[in-house]
Amino acid sequence: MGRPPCCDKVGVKKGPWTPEEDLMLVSYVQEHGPGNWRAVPTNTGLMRCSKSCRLRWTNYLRPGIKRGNFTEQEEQLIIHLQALLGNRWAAIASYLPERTDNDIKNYWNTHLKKKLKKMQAGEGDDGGEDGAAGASGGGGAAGGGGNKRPAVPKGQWERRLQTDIHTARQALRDALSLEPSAPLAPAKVEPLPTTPPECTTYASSAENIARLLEGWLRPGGGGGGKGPEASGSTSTTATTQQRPQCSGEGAVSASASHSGGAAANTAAQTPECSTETSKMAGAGSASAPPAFSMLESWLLDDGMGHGEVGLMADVVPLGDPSEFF
DNA sequence: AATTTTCACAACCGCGAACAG
DNA sequence: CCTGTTCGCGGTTGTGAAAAT
Repeated sequence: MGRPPCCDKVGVKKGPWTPEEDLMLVSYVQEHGPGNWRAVPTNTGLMRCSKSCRLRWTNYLRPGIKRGNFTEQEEQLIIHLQALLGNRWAAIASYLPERTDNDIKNYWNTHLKKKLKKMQAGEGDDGGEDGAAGASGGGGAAGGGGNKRPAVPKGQWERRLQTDIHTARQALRDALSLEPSAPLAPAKVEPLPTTPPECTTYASSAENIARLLEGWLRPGGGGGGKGPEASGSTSTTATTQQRPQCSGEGAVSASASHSGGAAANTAAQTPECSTETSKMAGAGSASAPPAFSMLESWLLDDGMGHGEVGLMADVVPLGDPSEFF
C-alpha cells in the first residue's frame, strides 16, 4: 500500500532521459525482459526509480509503438471508447495496440477534447460530453478524481467491466463502420514512415532502439514466426494470444507492429486477458543480444536519416477490425 | 527582431490493486 | 489473514517549440 520507497530516494535522477540511459535500459530489458522493474535501477546502474524505467520503456522504448500522426480512424475510435469507458486510457489503449495509454491520453487532452468541444459548440448538444464528464458517468469508474474505482464489490466491478468491454466492442464496430473502406490502423498509408526528417530529434533515436530491439526479439532475424512473442515482448504475450487482431503477426513484416500486442499489455485488465500468465517469462531473450556497440551507434547516431525507415513502411494494419470480436 | 502566448509532449506524482512472504 | 512491496494507471506538471503579437 505504501509508496514505493525507490521514489523517495535522494539521488534519483529526474527529467528527460539521455540516449545513454535509454541504451542501458534497453539492453537490460533485452536481457531480462520487461518486468521486475524494481531491479532495473540496481542492475543497470541507472539513477532512475523503477517507475521511471517502466514508464520510459512502455511509453517510449518498447518496440512496436507508433507515435504521433493519429489517423482519423484512430481518433474516432478513441472518441468512442472514451465516451464509453471514460478516462481509462489503458483500456482504450488496448484497442490501439500500437499506441500507448500515455500517448492516447495526451492526444485526448490536447486535441480531441478541443475538437469535441468545438463540435459541440457547433452542434449545440450531443451527449458526447467533453468526454471526461460523460465518461466518468458512462464508464462509471475512472471519473475525474482519479481511478477511483467505484465502491462496488469486486464481482460487480468485473461484471461492469465486462459490460464495458462489450459496449466498447459495439462502439468499435460502429466507429469502424463509419468508414468501412478504411480498416483500422491504416498504418500502411500512414505518413509516419516518412517522418525521418524530423526524426533528427532524440525521439527518433528511441524509435530506433525499438526497431533495433525487434531485431533482437526475433532470434535469427525474423526466423520462425514465434520469434517475437517468445522473447522480450513477453509480458504481453498473454494478451497477444488472446487478441485476434494481433494474429496479424504472421503478416506483420519486419515492422514494429509485430509486437503490436505489446501495447496491449495493459489489456491484462480486461476479463478475457486476465490470465496474466506471462510475466516476463518467458522466454526471455533467448538470443544473445547483438553487439552492444551496434545499438550504441544506432542510438548515438541520431542524425542519420535511417533509411531503415522502410522497416516501418510495411507496418501492417491490425487487420480486419471485425476480427477483433 | 524581440517578446509573449499557446501548443504538444515527456515525465512525474500519488493512489489503488495485486502479489508475496 | 495480515502486512509490506511492487506494479500499473490516471491526473497533472514542466518544458521546449511554434505561432502570434
